[in-house]
Amino acid sequence: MGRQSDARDRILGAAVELIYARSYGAVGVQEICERAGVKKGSFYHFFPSKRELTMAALDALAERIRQRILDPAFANDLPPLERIKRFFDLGADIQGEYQALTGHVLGCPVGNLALEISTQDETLRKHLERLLRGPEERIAATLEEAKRDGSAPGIDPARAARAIFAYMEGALLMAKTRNDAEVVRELGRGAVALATAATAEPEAVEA
Amino acid sequence: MGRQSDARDRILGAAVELIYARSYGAVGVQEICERAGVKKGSFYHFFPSKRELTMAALDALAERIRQRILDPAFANDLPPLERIKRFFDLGADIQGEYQALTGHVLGCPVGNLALEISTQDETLRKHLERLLRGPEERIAATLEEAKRDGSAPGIDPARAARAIFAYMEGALLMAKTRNDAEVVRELGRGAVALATAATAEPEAVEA
DNA sequence: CAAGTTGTTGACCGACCGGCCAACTATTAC
DNA sequence: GTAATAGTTGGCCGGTCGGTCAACAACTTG
Repeated sequence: MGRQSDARDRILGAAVELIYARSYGAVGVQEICERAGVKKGSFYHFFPSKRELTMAALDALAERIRQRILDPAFANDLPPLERIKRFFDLGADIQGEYQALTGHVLGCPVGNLALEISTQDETLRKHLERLLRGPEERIAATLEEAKRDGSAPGIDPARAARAIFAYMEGALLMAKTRNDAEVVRELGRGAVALATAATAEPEAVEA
Repeated sequence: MGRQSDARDRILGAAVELIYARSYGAVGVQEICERAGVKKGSFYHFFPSKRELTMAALDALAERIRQRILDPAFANDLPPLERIKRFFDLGADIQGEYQALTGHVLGCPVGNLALEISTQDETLRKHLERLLRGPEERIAATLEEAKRDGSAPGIDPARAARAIFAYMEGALLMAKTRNDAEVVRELGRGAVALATAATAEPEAVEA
């Protein structure tokens, strides 16, 4: 029907949705094909394996996250530190949408897969690790801006960004487990403090 | 051979190890039986289903976590706030052990399963949610002690405990994805600040 | 001893798993 | 036109999935 590789995109889309909503192990190639309206033989024309499909789906996912969360959250229409808060609020909003649509808070698609397959497939693990660096760098850049403009004086932007992003992933994990998107918003209230206080290169306490 | 339900324990143990090292979906009943030295028919004498087995395994796991991490970390031989730091250091140590043994950082067994099956099985999700409350309450009790002795004056113990534990789960997720246990230790440096600064019931900033 | 209970075994079930392939049909290039 | 290329199809592969069952062994209880 469609003239170009319309089918490939549908397969990718179906994979993203299904794996995100359930898990890697709980979704079969067959089901992906059914949702994409494609026969299984056709699947293997576009992707050599389920693993490769997952890799491609992950990339599509990362792009979607960038557009739907990262770009809006870290736009410079707000002071740097307030963008951090917006990052969590946006996360809560989107998780809330999924909750309303599917009945479940789905959490972070990258984090979900990371916990499921990091020990099983080193190639995928590396891929996941790389994908998780994107948001982290976004946060780091924001914190550098905050350091420059004086709103977060003694901060170590790279370290603080790691802390904030880990905190975000933890918040998403808790929200998914509780099936309550608002957990992300509430926990987000501590995020800025984590950034500014936590990693202000101190020699304060030792041992 | 053994006189009492020796087999049941071996099945449970095998399930804990295998599922923790891989994932729920990636481990079959058959493999669990093989590792336990038991035939599959015997498995279903003790457990009605893989799901029920997982539930029991989870309980065994929670008990092990209490003994190996919670009890040592939150023992009162240290001032309350320093126990929080010890919680993260201990987490890093144990993840390091698994790394050395298996080649992989395995993360939190409860968190792993929570992300994998929260959307697929409501009964298991509730169970997981309940298990995650244990550590949280431990942290909350510690923070209340800190509040009483004046080392964390304006704190909201319950809220701060939620934040710290989410942060811990996030740290374990990052460590597993990076396959580097020391991530937990490094991120732990921010944990106390998250507790004391983040949730000190403020009316400071708004909007 | 006999009866009942608890545990163990191996064979078996239908369904599905990821993946493969030869044949066929479009589309494009010459 | 023809030839090559890209895409599609249905059927098939061996293997594994979670789960069942009847027969049997062992130990406990009278």
